[in-house]
Parts: sequence; structure tokens; C-alpha cells
Amino acid sequence: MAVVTAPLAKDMFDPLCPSDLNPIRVGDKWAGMIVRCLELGPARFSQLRVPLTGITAKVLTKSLRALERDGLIRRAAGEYSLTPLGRSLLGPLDAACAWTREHWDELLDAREGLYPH
Amino acid sequence: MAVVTAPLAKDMFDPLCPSDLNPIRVGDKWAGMIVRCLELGPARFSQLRVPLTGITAKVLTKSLRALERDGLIRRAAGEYSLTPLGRSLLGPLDAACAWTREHWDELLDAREGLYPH
DNA sequence: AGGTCCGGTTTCCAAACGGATACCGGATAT
DNA sequence: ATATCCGGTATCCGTTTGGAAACCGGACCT
Repeated sequence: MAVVTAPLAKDMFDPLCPSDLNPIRVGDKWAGMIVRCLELGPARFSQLRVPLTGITAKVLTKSLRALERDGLIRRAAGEYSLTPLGRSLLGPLDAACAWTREHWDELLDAREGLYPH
Repeated sequence: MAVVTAPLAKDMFDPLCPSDLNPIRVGDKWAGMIVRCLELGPARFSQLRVPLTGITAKVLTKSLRALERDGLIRRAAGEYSLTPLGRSLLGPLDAACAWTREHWDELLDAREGLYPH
């Protein structure tokens, strides 16, 4: 999950941002990003596919159903939106993002073996 | 990951605590619990296996290697301990646990279809 | 009637994950 | 010398995950 940049920043989903470095994840691979995409307001299926570059319809459907089942998002009139519960997740999510942003260099160094080794 | 109870509480790893309800996860299935186990001090391989009921040696090894590779834990003299980086993760981890603890009922209700449905 | 878009579902497939089990090398105890 | 424990590793296997691609029903346009 891309957590390094501010919400909905242009490069939030930049493939060059190896977000799987982030040890903190929300739900499945895409759930965190989906919640983030809905932060500013409801969105439709095809709208979500734009920022979530590379996601297939099947996987998006599955992630959405899981989020819906858990009461984090809601579907109404063809639009997905955060429930209050989902919205309340934004706080911890931001905390997680802040942590990763803050320790990005260390994570990178560790992966490259520059750390203790 | 078991997040409902306080760190190292007796039932932290109670199988009856369906911790996969928690949408926030750290690393792989066991990583969060491992970090939590090391919170109070270093531990050896076999010590870790006690609270992590059911984990096999192979999986524990793999999780430990991943945490080590990412610079979150360190291995020295047969003991695993948190690095400063790993320790810094405890904050967001606690935040995530607090969130889940706080919204446990809602999560449960959603899963049972008692929510909007 | 035919074409297009939207919001999916279905099928197929490869890779990753996690568990069970057996094995193994070094240290220590007997 | 043998047995045991510790800290793993190797092998096998079933399940899950996620991607590619094809298909599909309803709405809408023309």
C-alpha cells in the first residue's frame, strides 16, 4: 500500500513507490488504497479503477465486497462510500502512513543490506 | 493478529479471539505477534514458539527472517530482539490495536450481517 | 436492431502462503 | 559412544491470492 505520500497525491500509486516495503497493511492488498480513494467522497466502480492502476475488475470486486462485509464501506445507488466505521479507520491508517514515511530510509537501507548486515 | 487485549495478556493469542477480523496487519500473519512478544525483551526461538501457539518452526523462521531483513528485529547470540526501528513500530501498532478494540462490536456486527445489510 | 458502456462474473492459471512431517548439524548431558 | 535438545532446513502438499482474459446482462444511444 502506498503510504509515503499525502492522501491522493499524484504519485500515491506510483509503481516506483515500492509500497510493499510498508509492513503495516489494511485488509488485503488493495483495501488501504480503496479506503483512501473514498476519503474525499463517494466513487463509482470505474472511478476507483483509475487511481488503482493495474487492478482487475475481479480483484476490485472482491476487495470491495470484503470491505462492505466488514462494514467499512457501503454501496448505494452504484456508488461506494465510507461508513462512519470506515472513516474512523483513517486515523490509524494515517498513523501507519506517517510511520512509514518517517522510517522510509531505514526500511530501504535494511532491504539493501546496508543495515547491520 | 490478536489486538483486542493488552500486550502479552494471557489471552493475547487465544484462538477464540478471531483476530483476523482486525483489518490492520503488520507484515505477514505472525509478524505483529512476534514484535509484540519481543516488546518486553529479547527471546529465543523456542521461547517465541510458546505464546505463538500452533506456529511451525518453518513459518516462524520465515517470519523472523523477513523481520530481520526489514531491520525490525535483530539476531544476536541466539536471541531475537527489537531494533530501534522495530521498537518504533510499537506506537502505530498500539494505535491499530486500540482502533480494533474500540470498534470490535461494530466489526462483529458487520460480519454477522446485523449492520446495514 | 445493433453498438457501446458500465458493472460486474466466470474461468483459467501461476505464484505465494502456511501447515505437516522428516531430517540434520552442533552443543551438551550421561 | 550415545542420546537428547536446540535451532533450524528440506520436502511435500493443499489452500488462498491475484492477475489475464473472456463473457454477460441491463441501460442507453442511434
